[in-house]
Amino acid sequence: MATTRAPRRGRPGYTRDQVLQVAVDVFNQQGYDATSVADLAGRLGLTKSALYHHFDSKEQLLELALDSALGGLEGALDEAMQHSTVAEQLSEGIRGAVQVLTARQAEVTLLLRLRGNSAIELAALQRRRTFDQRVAALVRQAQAEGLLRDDIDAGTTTRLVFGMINSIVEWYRTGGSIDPDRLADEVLTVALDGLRPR
Amino acid sequence: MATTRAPRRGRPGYTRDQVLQVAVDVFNQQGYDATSVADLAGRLGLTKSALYHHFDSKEQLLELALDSALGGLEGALDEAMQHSTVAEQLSEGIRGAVQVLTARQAEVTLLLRLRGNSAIELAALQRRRTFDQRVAALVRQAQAEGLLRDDIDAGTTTRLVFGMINSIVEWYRTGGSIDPDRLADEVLTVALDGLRPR
DNA sequence: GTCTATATTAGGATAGAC
DNA sequence: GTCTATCCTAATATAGAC
Repeated sequence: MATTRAPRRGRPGYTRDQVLQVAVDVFNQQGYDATSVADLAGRLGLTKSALYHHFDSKEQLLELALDSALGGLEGALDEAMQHSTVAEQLSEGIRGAVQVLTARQAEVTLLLRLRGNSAIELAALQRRRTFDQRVAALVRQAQAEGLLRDDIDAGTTTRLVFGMINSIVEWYRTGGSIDPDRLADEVLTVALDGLRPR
Repeated sequence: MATTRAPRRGRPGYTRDQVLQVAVDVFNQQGYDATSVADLAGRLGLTKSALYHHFDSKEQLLELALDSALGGLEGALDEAMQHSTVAEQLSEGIRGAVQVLTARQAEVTLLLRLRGNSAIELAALQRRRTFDQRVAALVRQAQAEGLLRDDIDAGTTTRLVFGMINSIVEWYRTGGSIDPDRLADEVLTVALDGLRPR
């Protein structure tokens, strides 16, 4: 919740963070390319020129949001890898990913929908690919230790499980009836034990 | 593979289907909104005007692609529901969805990335929502019959499993090392039995 | 920090020749 | 069925007043 600081005086005004947050929401609702700066200004009740006072370009807004999403995911994985056993690294990694997806939902949504349409988008996709490879390596290790079934390719396994996790951004709603911790448990349950009753 | 008919004579020319196929590919690479008609023309080696000879508008291309994707998914579910037991309906439904996703990958990719940014997109999203509800009802029935665990909400279950299935369009490549039938089996295995070795 | 212009470019779409 | 040329609108971004 913590915005950097309260608006000082004079006109209502917006902080950089507030503007960014609104922009990311609009990007997700309409798509980044389909969103004009006029759309953003309209949503904030400002003019385009006023917005350009806060930011250099529309793309800068995208860049900041993507950095937040990637930083969150990388940080969660870093923390998970500090555990000593592969089993813990795996379950904490999945749990951490679900936490980041729900806590920074808007930013991650933007990341997951990138098409690599500019230098900034390409750089973010490359960074995401590196993250995916770290996770796939972890899954391979878990298979080697007999923690996960190895009759399905590690790459396919990773993609299916992260497909499940990533899809959360499409329907999760903050303040809704689903608690992030509980959701993380359910994801782990489905991924590890499946839907068939034992 | 079957294009409606071979180009007749004269200039090289394109059939409507060929133009559509290329357009959908470009839409997926760059995003629909970020793709200009000039981009499409350039990819085909034509001018914009030549393209408008084949189609009325850029949005018409989108509409045709979305109809193909939705028709495929609905048809697969219709077929699955003809089976007599809920267990068969469920497994055939999942199998059918994977088949459609791999066979009409480009069109489904477009569908899954929609933001509801126009009347056509809104109509497609509504049609997709109806499809989702049919699947959720099937999952609920399977839970009631004890075929699926019921300690996780039917809606959440449906979303997680379809999140896994839908993510296939992001990485599956026709002609790659993965056979669609085998992939469908693996999805069913992960969804029903999970990743933990038994 | 916000406003009213306005410069500049790109995009969707059309007209009419070949 | 494709071309060149062009219209019209909307978009990003800037200049300069308050």
